[in-house]
Order: sequence, then C-alpha cells, then structure tokens
Amino acid sequence: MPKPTSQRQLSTADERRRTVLQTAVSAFADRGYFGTTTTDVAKRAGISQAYVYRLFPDKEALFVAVVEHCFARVRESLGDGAAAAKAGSAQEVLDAMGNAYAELISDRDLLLLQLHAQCAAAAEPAVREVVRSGYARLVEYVRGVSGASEADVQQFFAVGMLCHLVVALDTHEVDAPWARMLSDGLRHY
Amino acid sequence: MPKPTSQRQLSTADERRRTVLQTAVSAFADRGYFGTTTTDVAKRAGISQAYVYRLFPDKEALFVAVVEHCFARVRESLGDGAAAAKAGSAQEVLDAMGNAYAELISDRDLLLLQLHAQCAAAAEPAVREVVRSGYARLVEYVRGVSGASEADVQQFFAVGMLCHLVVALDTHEVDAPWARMLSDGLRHY
DNA sequence: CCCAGTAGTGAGTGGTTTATTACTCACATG
DNA sequence: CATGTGAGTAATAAACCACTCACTACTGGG
Repeated sequence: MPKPTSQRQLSTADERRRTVLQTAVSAFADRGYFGTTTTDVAKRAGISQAYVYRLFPDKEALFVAVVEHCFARVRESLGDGAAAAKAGSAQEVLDAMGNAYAELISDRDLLLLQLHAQCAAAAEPAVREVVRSGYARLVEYVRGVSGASEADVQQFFAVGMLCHLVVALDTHEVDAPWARMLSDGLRHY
Repeated sequence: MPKPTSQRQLSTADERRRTVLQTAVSAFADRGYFGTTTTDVAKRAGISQAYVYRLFPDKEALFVAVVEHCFARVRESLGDGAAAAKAGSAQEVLDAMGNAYAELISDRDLLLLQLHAQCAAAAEPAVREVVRSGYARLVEYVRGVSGASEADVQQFFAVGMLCHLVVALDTHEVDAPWARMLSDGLRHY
C-alpha cells in the first residue's frame, strides 16, 4: 500500500519480518493457528497477503516463528525477574520471576498465543517441537537460576498454566466465588 | 450409510445426537474448534455431513454441546472419586478426585478437548459461556465436597492445568530432565 | 543516468468449508 | 395398502483460504 504523495520508506525484508512477527502475535492470539488466516496477519502488518509468503515459506513456518518469538520474550522476562532478586532465596527468585511474568502477560495477546501454541502443538508436529523446546529452555532456566527444588519448579509452572485459564475465561470480569478462588493471589496488572 | 443388504436400524434423532456427541469428542480433540470440519465429525459418526445440521443448528452449537458433555463427564468422575474417599480428610478427598480425574483423562481425547475448549473460549462468546459455567460447577463442587481450603482448591486446579500441558506436549515420550520435572508425581494410566 | 536487485502488490487458482435444499427411504398406524 | 412422518443423503451454493505468479515501484551503486 504505497502512499504516492509522501516519500516512501521501503524496509529491508529482515526488518519487515520482525514487524510482521510482532503484529502476528495479536492476530494469532484471537483465534489460534487454524482460526487465523494469512490475510488477517497481512492486514495487521499493513502489507499484502501475497507478501507474507515472500517473508515466510508457509503459514506453519510463520506460526512457528511467532511462537518462538513469544518464548524468547518470556525467557527474557524471566531473566529480568531473576536479575532483580539475584541475591535472594530460591523462593524469592521464583516470586520475582512470577512477578515479571505477570507483568509481561498483562499483554493478553502474548498469553493467549502461548495457549494457542499449546493447542496447536497437539496437532502439528512442527509446532509441538518448538513448544517443547521452548518449555525445555524455560524449565531448565527457572530451575538453574532459582536453585529451587524440582517440586517448587513444577508448582511454578502449574501456577503459570492456571494463569492461562483465568485469562482465557476472563474470570476477573466474573463476580463469583469460583472465579475468585481460581484467580486469588495471581498478580495481574 | 445404510447397508442395503442387511435390515436397516434407524435410530431416533435423540439417540443419534448422543452418539454424534460422543464421537465428536475425538474429532474435535485433534485440531480444535476451528481446525475441525463438520465433515470430520460426520465421518467419525458414520453419518452424512448434511445430517449433522439436522441434529445441531450449526457448528458452534455442536461444539458447545460437545464441551458441555465433557464437563459433565469430568464432574461425574470427580463425584466418583469423592465417593470413594467419603470419610477422609480434605486432602484425601482431593487426592481421590485427582486420581479419578487422572483415570478419566487416560482418554487423551477428553483432555485435549478441554484444552481446545479453553482456547475457543477466548474467541467465541458462546464457548466462553459454557466453559465458564463448566469450571464454575467443578470448582464449587470440589470446594464443597472436599471442604479443602480455597488455596488447596486453587492448587488442585493448577495441577489439572499442568496435566493439560504435559499431555498436549506428550512429555512422557521425551526423555529429559525438564520433561520429568513437569510431569513428576502426576498420575497417568 | 541507467540498471540490477529487492520491496511489494493485484489478480488470480484450485481446493475446502459451512450451510441449505430437494430429495429418497424406512416404518408405524389405521 | 395407503399415507403421514421422521431418518438420512446427494448435490450444490456461496464464501473463503492457502498459496502462486506476473508484474510494478523503489533504491543504491557504477
């Protein structure tokens, strides 16, 4: 969509790929891998649908790249949290990372994409692979940097999964005991 | 698919609706709401695609019915677990229910459908509604029958969500520390 | 100034998908 | 055995989707 009047700024393909990756997060966050069309992704990125196929070989590769990008952001955010509690006890480090994660996923799209990636992982081998290796990195990092027990690390991820549920259901807009029970103590911004 | 040779057994529409509901669980379990076609559902049920639309007004209503059916089965299985530990402490009742749930979801399809329902809940209001009320019933039932603290009930569901992750990723076929850390102590059959 | 290479698009193609319609067949009842 | 009703389907409409290709527009280097 070149604007004929203003001076045009062509990006390099690499730059464009990065911006498409970012905007594709919110595209896929809505309806997941199967429910999102490449046209949706193109529209959000402000490019033509055809150009999506110049930047990525096919829809699956695009989705995989988006998922990987999200895992990288999560990993980065956990790192920030850990850095903020470097000298603390194992539990303090876990808390700090939980906090950082909570802040990160105040961007609802990012969390929903994690959830959709998990769903698509069950159906598409390529997605399963990237989600597995994503969680592998996260689990090993959390265990290593916190020094917490395996059980505590497991608990840490269990609570993370609970976050996915409460965000997907938007329980905080439900005023009922069951909703409060599920989301109690989970930080959100 | 009437076999012209053998004598034909027509079902009533209600019977048929029930069998379609059951077989549709495994159809939707593979690729979720958006990734599964009504033809897939029809094939598994052994009826024509057109007849799916006689039995259910549209795809969304079908999916909602399937989700509701699954929640009913989960609720039932928790009830069985609770009955088996009627006189026990709160924690014993929770454990018994966890066990019953683990046994129930040794049927992988049932668990995957829960996961896909959660994903679709984020996009489709009708699905969100049924998933919300499904979890509402489960949470309130677990809380009531076990008498456990709110924190313990929350923990119970957090572990349930962790089950969704390890099944979606098939971690038990991955031989690595991170996979064992996530799935350790989770019963499976 | 020209030209090679890259950014980017319009206009499709072939295959699918949801949903409808018009129809056939089975069966119970009087 | 005529007939009404519900079970079930084949065929298709209409929209949509992943992916392709031929093409134009911009830009930097010689």
